[in-house]
Amino acid sequence: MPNPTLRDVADAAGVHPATASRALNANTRALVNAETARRVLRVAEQLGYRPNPIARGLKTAKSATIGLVIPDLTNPLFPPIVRGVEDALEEAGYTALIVNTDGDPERERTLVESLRSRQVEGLVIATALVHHPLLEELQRSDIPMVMVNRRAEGIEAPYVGPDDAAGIELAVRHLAQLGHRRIAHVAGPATTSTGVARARAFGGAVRELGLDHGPELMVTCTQWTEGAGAAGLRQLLDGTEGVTAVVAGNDLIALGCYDVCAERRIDCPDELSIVGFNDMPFLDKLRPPLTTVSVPNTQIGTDAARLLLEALHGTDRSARSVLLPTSLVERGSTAPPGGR
Amino acid sequence: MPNPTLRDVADAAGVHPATASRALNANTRALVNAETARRVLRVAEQLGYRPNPIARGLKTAKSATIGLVIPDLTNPLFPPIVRGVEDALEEAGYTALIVNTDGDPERERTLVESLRSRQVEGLVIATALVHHPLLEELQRSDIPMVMVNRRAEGIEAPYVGPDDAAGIELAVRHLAQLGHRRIAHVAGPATTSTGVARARAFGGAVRELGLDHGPELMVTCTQWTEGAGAAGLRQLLDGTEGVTAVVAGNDLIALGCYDVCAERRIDCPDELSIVGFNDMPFLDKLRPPLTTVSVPNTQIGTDAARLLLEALHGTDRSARSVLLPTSLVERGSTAPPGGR
DNA sequence: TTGAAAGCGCTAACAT
DNA sequence: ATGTTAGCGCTTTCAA
Repeated sequence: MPNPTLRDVADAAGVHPATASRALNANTRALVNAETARRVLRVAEQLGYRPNPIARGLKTAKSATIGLVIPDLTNPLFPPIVRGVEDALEEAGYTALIVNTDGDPERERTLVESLRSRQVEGLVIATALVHHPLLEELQRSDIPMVMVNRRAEGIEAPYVGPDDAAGIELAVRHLAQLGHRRIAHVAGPATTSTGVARARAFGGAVRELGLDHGPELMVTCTQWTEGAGAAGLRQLLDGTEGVTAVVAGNDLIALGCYDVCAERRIDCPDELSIVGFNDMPFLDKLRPPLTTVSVPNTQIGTDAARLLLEALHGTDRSARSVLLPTSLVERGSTAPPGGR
Repeated sequence: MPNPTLRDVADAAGVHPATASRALNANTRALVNAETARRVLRVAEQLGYRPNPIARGLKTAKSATIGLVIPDLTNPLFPPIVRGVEDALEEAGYTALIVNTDGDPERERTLVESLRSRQVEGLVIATALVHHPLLEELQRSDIPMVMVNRRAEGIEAPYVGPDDAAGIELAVRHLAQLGHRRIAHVAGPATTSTGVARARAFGGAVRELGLDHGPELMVTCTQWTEGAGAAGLRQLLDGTEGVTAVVAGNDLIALGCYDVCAERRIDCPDELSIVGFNDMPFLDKLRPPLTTVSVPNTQIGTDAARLLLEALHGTDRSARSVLLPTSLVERGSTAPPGGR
């Protein structure tokens, strides 16, 4: 017998399929004679029976899957989040269907469509933009969702991400303590909540600490990429003088800043200190090792998945959103200004 | 109407569900009056009908999903492979269920079990070990599978991976050309086919080129990790003299070698040249930028997925295995011996 | 060309 | 405590 069905088990145990179903299902097992239950379980074991979740799903209108929508799995920021989501789902017997949007709204729409047709019960969204029509539609359609890493405006869904403001403040304080007075920010795109939040936090921090500030000390990148980061820093350095440190919107942007240092023969950290954000892998192997703000990415994933599962099961006891604590990892890319 | 069913469409179009089904399905559409078909399609469109693959799967015993078994998604080697798999599957309307085994055979068994219960039609395996009992069982159970990146002995399933031998030869030749005569190999685990294949290719290449060779010039790491790579190189350097270059089993092991250089104040590349394997992201930002063998990982994924789909659809016209070409990326971690 | 009927494997009322 | 019945949404014989 290739794949024994519930019927096969029931027949072999000499009971009705419904009884077998009850015996096999942990939360209905009480309804059936303990002796019978044992027998069914034993037979199932012997036959190597495994329930077919597809059939169950058809009946119960539950698929035990959720959709995980990320921009690009090859961006090192996301695998840990995916791991976290998967780990939390696994405990609950759920599975994630992962899709890559490549940041393309069209593609995102199609992929979410296909997820929904696969009857996912909920969505974990890592692609949120500040203004996000698709998410608004999804909200109206009442599918449970949770946003990770970034959020969209006007969406009620819970959000799990780093405490951007606290992280940036950590970075700025660190630089200020080293003696920097003229610190710039190479910000992520204003279309993303993290870009906006970090830029705002930066502005607040430099002002509060009485450091130099002004629009010439901030540029906004068009993307969260190395290339965009490099372009951003070039533009910034061309527009002002005396900058001794830069807080990058994230590690990828920081990497772009490294490229600019190389091409302009600026010594990092002696002439320019650089701080990243996210602490993606292998940053300690860079030249110089990158000082960055560490974010508990795996935990972002697990928390998001748990929040979603709670929403699915109606135990809506959870906070709307979770901001996870960040910490500063001091490495070699920051030093007192002028290499003193 | 929350989710219109086939019945809803049929009713609205004034036909029997069976007819609607035929009209909606591209390969049975010919069976139905062109006019009727058009009408059904239009109504379906209007209602926003999307077929329920779960129900379809129950009937056809096909889930349009495959399982993708990888050791750990946070290892940068795998995301590109996953991307490749997903991209190829998407075209065919298939979806991948991804699981992380953490290299634990128990866990792998459980996870594959759960994949099978979810009715995956086939498996892409990235966790193969030279001796792999689970794969032998799976082979007996006749589920279609394809191995990527590594292979298992005695398994007939197709394999898609880098041309390890050619890649290693590229690395060794490059070092020989720079003038190195005493080159060592810090190999990956002998439990993996890549570890074995690369080690054997290394031995062959140094002999063929008339370079120093012998057991003291090779160590085998217990894992494909930075830590294991560092341990390996330490052991090697403690056991022999005069080594001026090392070929690492992969980039992670090469990173471990970097650590040893740092702790023993060995200058790379002046005192020791290092070559990696895989060309994972951001290697060009290392200190020094790592010379490595580049592998088309995304293509490994797409090829594997295509092979699997062909197996599923019985178009078994494909070669059993595919070895993808590698190329050498020369960066800063290799130089003539003695820094000349 | 279309409709009728059955059934994929499972669960949930309902009946006993 | 167990069996009966019905049906989730779809496809696929078979018959008309």
